[in-house]
Amino acid sequence: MKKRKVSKKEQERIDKILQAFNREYGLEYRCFLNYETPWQLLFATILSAQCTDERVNIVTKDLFQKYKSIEDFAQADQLELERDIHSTGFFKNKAKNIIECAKRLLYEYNGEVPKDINELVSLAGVGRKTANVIRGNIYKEPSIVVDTHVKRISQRLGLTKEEDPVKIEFELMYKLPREQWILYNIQVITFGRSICTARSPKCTECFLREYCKYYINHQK
DNA sequence: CTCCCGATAT
DNA sequence: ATATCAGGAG
Repeated sequence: MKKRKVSKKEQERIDKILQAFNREYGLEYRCFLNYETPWQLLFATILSAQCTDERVNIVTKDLFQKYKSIEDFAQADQLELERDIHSTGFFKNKAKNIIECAKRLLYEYNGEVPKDINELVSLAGVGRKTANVIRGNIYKEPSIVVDTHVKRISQRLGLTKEEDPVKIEFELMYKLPREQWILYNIQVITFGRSICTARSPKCTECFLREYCKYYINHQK
């Protein structure tokens, strides 16, 4: 990312956007994936790659009834686990990763989900997005989760021009106040599912249109 | 860069 | 038919 300082005018625009998000969606933290324990959130998040959280929640409801512990996943038959998570897509990779991940949690982390970003990312099937979901939800560590919604909407709003999710993550950390990081993520996903959708965003009914670069550039 | 991949909306 | 979904790895 560019180290250039954010102009005062741009900083005011960003503040307006954040205020509008807070006004519209409130300050409440919530998780889009259902879970009871940290390791359940970890596996649910691995399953959520390129899959709706609604679908993941349907699958994990039965999955966590059947596999009640990390040990159950570590000892799981891979083909059977593939069938159990089939509808989330990428089921071969995900089943393999979850089993390998479960083993490492047991053998290297004493059955605990690590907090450190580098340790999290070293786990099978865990990238920065999954790692930051864990850090934000389990450890309340300020973190920005760059998923498909955060990427698309940050670009449309004009908060970044980058394509690389890691660059976007660092640019947003630089531009947004630390106490808003987790909230921004929650609000943007809510926003992205209802108004600022990937296909044909509902700009005419959008509460951010006066601050949005995308809206301005798509006005005739 | 490519591959992994089913379910749903458009 | 095609785009999209709380991406990650080789």
